[in-house]
Amino acid sequence: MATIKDVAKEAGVSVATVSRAMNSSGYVHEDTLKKINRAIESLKYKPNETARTLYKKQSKIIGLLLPDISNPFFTVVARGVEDAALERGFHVVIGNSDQNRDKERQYIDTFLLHNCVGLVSSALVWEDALQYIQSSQMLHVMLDRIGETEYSVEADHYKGGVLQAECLLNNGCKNILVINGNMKFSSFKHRLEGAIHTLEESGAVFETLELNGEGVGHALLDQIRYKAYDGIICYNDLIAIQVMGLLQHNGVNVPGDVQVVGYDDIQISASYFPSLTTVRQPSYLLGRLACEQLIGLLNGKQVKKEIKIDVSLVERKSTRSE
Amino acid sequence: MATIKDVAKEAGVSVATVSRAMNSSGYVHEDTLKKINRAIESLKYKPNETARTLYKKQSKIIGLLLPDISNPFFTVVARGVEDAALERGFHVVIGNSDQNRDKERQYIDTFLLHNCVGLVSSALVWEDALQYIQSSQMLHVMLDRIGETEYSVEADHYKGGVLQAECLLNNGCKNILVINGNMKFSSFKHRLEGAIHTLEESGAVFETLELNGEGVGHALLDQIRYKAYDGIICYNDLIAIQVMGLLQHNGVNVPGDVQVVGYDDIQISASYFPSLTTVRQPSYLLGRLACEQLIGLLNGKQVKKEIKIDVSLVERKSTRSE
DNA sequence: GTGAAAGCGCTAACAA
DNA sequence: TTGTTAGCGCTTTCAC
Repeated sequence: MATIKDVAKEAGVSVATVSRAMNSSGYVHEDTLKKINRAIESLKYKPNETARTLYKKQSKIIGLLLPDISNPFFTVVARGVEDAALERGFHVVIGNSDQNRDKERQYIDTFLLHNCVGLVSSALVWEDALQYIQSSQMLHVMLDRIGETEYSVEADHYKGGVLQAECLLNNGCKNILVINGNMKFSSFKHRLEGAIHTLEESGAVFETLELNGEGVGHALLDQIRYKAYDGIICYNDLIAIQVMGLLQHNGVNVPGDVQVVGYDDIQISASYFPSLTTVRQPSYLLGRLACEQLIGLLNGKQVKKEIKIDVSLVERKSTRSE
Repeated sequence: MATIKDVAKEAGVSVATVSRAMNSSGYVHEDTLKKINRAIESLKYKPNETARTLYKKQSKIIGLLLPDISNPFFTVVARGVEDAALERGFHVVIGNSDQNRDKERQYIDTFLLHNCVGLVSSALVWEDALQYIQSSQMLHVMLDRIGETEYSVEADHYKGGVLQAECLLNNGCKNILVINGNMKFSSFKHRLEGAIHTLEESGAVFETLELNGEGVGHALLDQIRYKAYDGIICYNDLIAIQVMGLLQHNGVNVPGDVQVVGYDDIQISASYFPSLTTVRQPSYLLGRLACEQLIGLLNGKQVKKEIKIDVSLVERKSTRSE
């Protein structure tokens, strides 16, 4: 690959001038500029990002730390981040923590060592992560989590939980199971709080069950049958679909016997049969906004510290709307 | 962050010695080594990857170019690549081409500019991509595609297609629709060939329909009804699930009226109701092997040029096994 | 307007 | 066994 030296030689100028021309920093005569551009074209020159990064101590890379890339929700978020970044000349490196402290730490280190400009993170599990990140010069935007000191973008999870509960309540459920995720994450915590608060106010009978990402097993089926729940609130669509599958495979009709409501509105939720009633989070937008916030920060723009996004109920066929 | 200079000063040696100690290249006295290690510890020093990369003209980054990260099949492949890379001290940058020439090209350039050591790619759509990559010094392993000149790892798609066809044939289908993907990709092409060959030999009635990733619409439903197909072969599970959903939402029973067979065995296929009969590709392994092949190549090891992986039929409830 | 030169943090000859 | 030094490709003072 051609270097800046080659371009300088080809154009008959010094490397400094080429650099100035490329970055439009400082004066460059129009004619010189033309010569340089011609040289760049003919040599198919592209500046070496590594060298740039070394000097500037700042790459054009944004780190994205996600708990589970195989969850379609995060895939879409990642797309949002990526698109926003690419439009502005940045690149995204995705790190997948699997909700594992060490992996998480390892990725943060990787981002640091590669002089990433910034980090967009979701669902950090490592307790000292925030402190660690703050002690570096890396900018940070959190997705889906409020941090007192951090910039963040998140959906209104409390409202989401309320919507889930109201939906089942309005459709006549009297005995509800709330399956909730890892309470370490404020997103799950808030949706649970929203649901519980609504349920309690209504006087309905309900129970909660914390699932820590281990998936849905037969024990759950037995419990559902034994307790005769007529409605199930799930903390995300992936779980909701697993639950529906489990019920259907065992002769329980959805929504006839049990109504199910999910959270996220991932793509498959609409094509599943019965199609899943769920709370839609604008996942793509979430990613986009987080990335834009980060880049705004980078450019010294005044950006909102906490961005909150609305969620909405999408009623489909896994509940019996009347 | 501390630099090698700080460590050298702290340990009372020169930077060269520190470098030698870290890379275990050249002689370092045991006592010196201890001093250096102590200094590294106390300063929490981590070598700057950018500087290393600039000098070596080779980073520890492996580029992974995928056509669609939101397809769970590729998500799992990516995991395989990532795990294999991380184990060996490499990092993975995922690029998502959306089957778009420009995006693809842009990603290849990005990888090049960041001095990636190698590239694992799947389903390249840009015609000149291969040539472009070969003209760089970047190593390349292809997933899911045979290239005469390239290293590759791929599943036995022809056999997969045969398996799909045999499955429907054995279950009594007489009038089959084969939905196939973009014929530019040898993986789709081979599975189609396998299916067609088997179907032709059997004397069954069948038709093909090429879907170029645009998803499944109502036109398809009309056609299925009009033609009265009793079996549908899909080129991947995502499409199969969409097709099943479309049928079910319109009162067509699967597998009662129409049997459906997919390809990939993504996670959701097992929990869908009815659970999807499909051809299992060992996606995680695929990614892992490709990455290991690449790193082997990098280390100058003798590696197999083309690795072919077996596929198998997973019979579930979207077909009527007798 | 332009060029010479220093330096980003690291590695690898080469001397000592 | 260790240190000195040049240089990876780029950006940025600072002279001219």
